Amino acid sequence: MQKIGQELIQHGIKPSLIRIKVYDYLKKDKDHPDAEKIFTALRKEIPTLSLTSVYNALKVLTKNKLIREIMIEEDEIRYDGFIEQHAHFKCIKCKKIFDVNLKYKNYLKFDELKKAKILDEHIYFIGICENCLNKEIVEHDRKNKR
Amino acid sequence: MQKIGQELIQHGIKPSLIRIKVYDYLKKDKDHPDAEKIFTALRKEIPTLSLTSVYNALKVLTKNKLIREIMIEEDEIRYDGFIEQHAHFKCIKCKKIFDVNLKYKNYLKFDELKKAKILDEHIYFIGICENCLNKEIVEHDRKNKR
DNA sequence: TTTTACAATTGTAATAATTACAAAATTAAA
DNA sequence: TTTAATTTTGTAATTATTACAATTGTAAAA
Ligand SMILES: [Mn+2]
Ligand SMILES: [Mn+2]
Ligand SMILES: [Zn+2]
Ligand SMILES: [Zn+2]
Repeated sequence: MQKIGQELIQHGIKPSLIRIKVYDYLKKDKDHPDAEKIFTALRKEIPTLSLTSVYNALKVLTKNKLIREIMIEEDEIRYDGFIEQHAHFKCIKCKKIFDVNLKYKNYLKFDELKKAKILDEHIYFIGICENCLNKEIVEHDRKNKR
Repeated sequence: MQKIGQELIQHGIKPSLIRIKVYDYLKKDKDHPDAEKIFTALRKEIPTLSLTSVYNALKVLTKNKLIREIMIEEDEIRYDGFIEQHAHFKCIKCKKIFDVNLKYKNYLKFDELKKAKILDEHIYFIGICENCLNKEIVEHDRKNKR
């Protein structure tokens, strides 16, 4: 908690309670939550919290590169408390976003971009996760009477 | 034109005029336009065209994998008439989206995703393109009286 | 040709996540 | 304490996309 405050300061962010709590929450919730989920969770601790404040905190944290916005489907921004380079997989059934380790990071250098300034990089997959695939099989079997 | 109709049929799409025109437009405009841009361009040929029809056509073409949606910034969907695997670079200054060739496609296989069904894959970079970088330098020099 | 059915197109209204903005509260400085 | 600056809140605005019902177009059936 104290540590998180320090981290914010080091990144040039004034460590207000809300900012600390939002960042702390993102470090704990590995599901890449959206603003609403963070808001709902933190409101239990901070009953006066507003959704706008969550958005404000997320914007500041993003701008100062403590967290990352993840845009996969167009109707929502998800947030990631971990900025180390990695990819994502989003399941269209359960909407979960999973981390995917990037083995060969060096292969993501492109001659075509040599003269451009790259600020951000995103790799993601969309599909159906193992768990939801299994559910589909069960459901299919049930319909066909075993 | 006739050819495009055939292509739609092969993908199970009834080749209406609007669908053909939208697809044809996407094959020609390499800037990854949004629905509005397509609409504005095609309205010159088809004065009765509605924006909804453009969206409808884009949805059908996307579902049947003739085109691709590109979501990079959360406030817009851009469309790509080319579905061969490739990456993108979006310039935050001029908003252009450039194609980036993927050299080592085989490195994008992940053990963690072996049991999942992957339907789609996206790689993109965000930054400032060469052209806009040069403009910035010129602007900077001008301010400092060269 | 006329009728009927179906699909495509249109126009308008609804949706909903995010942002804008101004007022209130909090914190820091003088 | 007084003042200024920043953060938080509540509400309203924004805006790209979607929903939906009415209209139009098409193509087969009678
Ligand atoms: Mn992640
Ligand atoms: Mn492309
Ligand atoms: Zn799933
Ligand atoms: Zn540019």
